[in-house]
Amino acid sequence: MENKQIAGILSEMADILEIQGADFFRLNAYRKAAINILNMPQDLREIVDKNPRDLEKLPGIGKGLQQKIIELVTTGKCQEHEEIKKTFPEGLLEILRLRGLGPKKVKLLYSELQIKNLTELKMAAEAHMIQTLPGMGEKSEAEILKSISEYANFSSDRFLINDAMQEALQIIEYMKKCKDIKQLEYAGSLRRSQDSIGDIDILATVKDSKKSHKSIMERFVQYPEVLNIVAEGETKSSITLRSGIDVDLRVVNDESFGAAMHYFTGNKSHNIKIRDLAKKKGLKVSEYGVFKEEKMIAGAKEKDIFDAVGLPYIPPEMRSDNGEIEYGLAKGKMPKLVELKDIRGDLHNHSLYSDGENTVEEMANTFIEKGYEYFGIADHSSVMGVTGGMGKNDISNQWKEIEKLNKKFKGKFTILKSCEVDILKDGSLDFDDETLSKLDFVVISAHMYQKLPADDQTKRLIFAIENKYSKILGHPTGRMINRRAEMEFDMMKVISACVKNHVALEINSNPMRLDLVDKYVRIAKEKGAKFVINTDAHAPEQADFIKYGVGIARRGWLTKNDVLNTMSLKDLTAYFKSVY
DNA sequence: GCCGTTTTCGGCCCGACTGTTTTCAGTCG
Repeated sequence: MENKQIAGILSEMADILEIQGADFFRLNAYRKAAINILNMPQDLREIVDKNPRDLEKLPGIGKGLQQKIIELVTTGKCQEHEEIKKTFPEGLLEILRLRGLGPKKVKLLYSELQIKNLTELKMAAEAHMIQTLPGMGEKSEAEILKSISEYANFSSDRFLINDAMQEALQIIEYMKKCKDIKQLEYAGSLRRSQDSIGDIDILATVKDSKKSHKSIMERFVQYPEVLNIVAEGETKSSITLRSGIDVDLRVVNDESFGAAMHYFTGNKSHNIKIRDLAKKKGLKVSEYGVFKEEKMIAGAKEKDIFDAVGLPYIPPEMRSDNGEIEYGLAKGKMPKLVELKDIRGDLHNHSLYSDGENTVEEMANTFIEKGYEYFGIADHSSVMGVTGGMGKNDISNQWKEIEKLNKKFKGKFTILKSCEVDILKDGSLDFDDETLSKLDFVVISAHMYQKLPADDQTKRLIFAIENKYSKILGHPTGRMINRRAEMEFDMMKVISACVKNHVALEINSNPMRLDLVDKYVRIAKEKGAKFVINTDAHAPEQADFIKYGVGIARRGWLTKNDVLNTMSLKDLTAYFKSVY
């Protein structure tokens, strides 16, 4: 059983326990453990195989959960889970996912009206049975029907970061026209540059703290793209846009900007830990500021919050309660993370020679405009028939074109010759050594046979990594957000092979990929891996996706030195030569 | 259920909005 499934069972147990009215802190422990398991790069199966006692060293996992995890890994089941499931209609879990319905109400619906699933809930609401319940009225009933239709209309997919970013920037542009606003920024998972986005969080501060926030909220809920107003208050409102994404707006006074920004950026576990630290110092941290007794002592800047609890400033991308707080407390400063401005070239891009939409020259001009020193053309190799992969003739024609263009650029800009060579089923590469030897560097990618058994997949990838021409492992897990799961293989072994054979791991900046996944970036760095942040651009506008790749790199704690394409052209080519 | 430089027992972040209520419970982030 994989981490994902184990986390799923633990969080399902938390849901069931919650409806059954179990102690909140107990079920919260299940939830925290589930989140930690989902975010950890190591495979629980391996830990259990090696030394089950190591489980207790993991955050949020003690003796009780250790036993359950061992049981799940070895038998695929957990006795307690099976038992509580038996006495519990499964449909209730789906009802729990509806907006506005929590454990208490679900329990009430079940015990009073014997409602066990969505269909029964809908029928009861339509028959006006809900309003007969204590604490429920006409509005609650209407809300339930609305939630059910929302639930049916929007799939559970998360939003791609570029889609969410576009929505956020548009609404910010719209809100800027409100004269009462002083500062306006997006926060939340978008600011943390997470690989997918659940909702958009926007923070505004008011120019005049004595005036009401009403004008701001009024403008917000009148945004033309609003499908539904979920909540509208003095300081906080939520809307659903036509695209299905929720947007929360929070308004505070300007002196609370930093505290509110910190609170609204999250993530939740990070915030809780910060507040806990403050408490131990006799302080209170909220979205309004840092308080000593009743007196506000700081909060205008985000840094104030970290100062108050004795931490260095932690960049948003690191805030996930994955050790960043402990690191900050121990070291007194955070690593200097790689930045967008450090990127000097992009090494994996396509042109008309395969499935790109533009000529090599058009792509080169795109990157010149971005101020880069170089870019690599890495069109698909021949086996990728569907993408119009290149044959040997195509690639030699491309080389001639590149050489001509490089002459034209007179050293001010350089196109590097590469190829995204497919890894064949047995791990060999889709071009012969003679062709590969003429390239500046080789990107290897697995586009086919993604469903091989994990052991075979691991062997296949490692065999390809060991090829002396391989320099970059493209989109290593092959996942596509909302569309295709990661390939199954032993990531730790593949990372080790990359380190040993000087193959850099690609962080593919395409919002649909964002692969390598951040948790693996972090562990690969610890193991000494090198990285390349590429856009895999198939058209000029995609070159700007690089910022999302940089975001993932930062989430993986990478510094400039970890990323090959922060090097100058001279250093980069010297590096590639040195590792042949 | 987990966790520990005031704790192995007694804590476990903090505040906003809604609807159904006349002061608050439930839900959410």
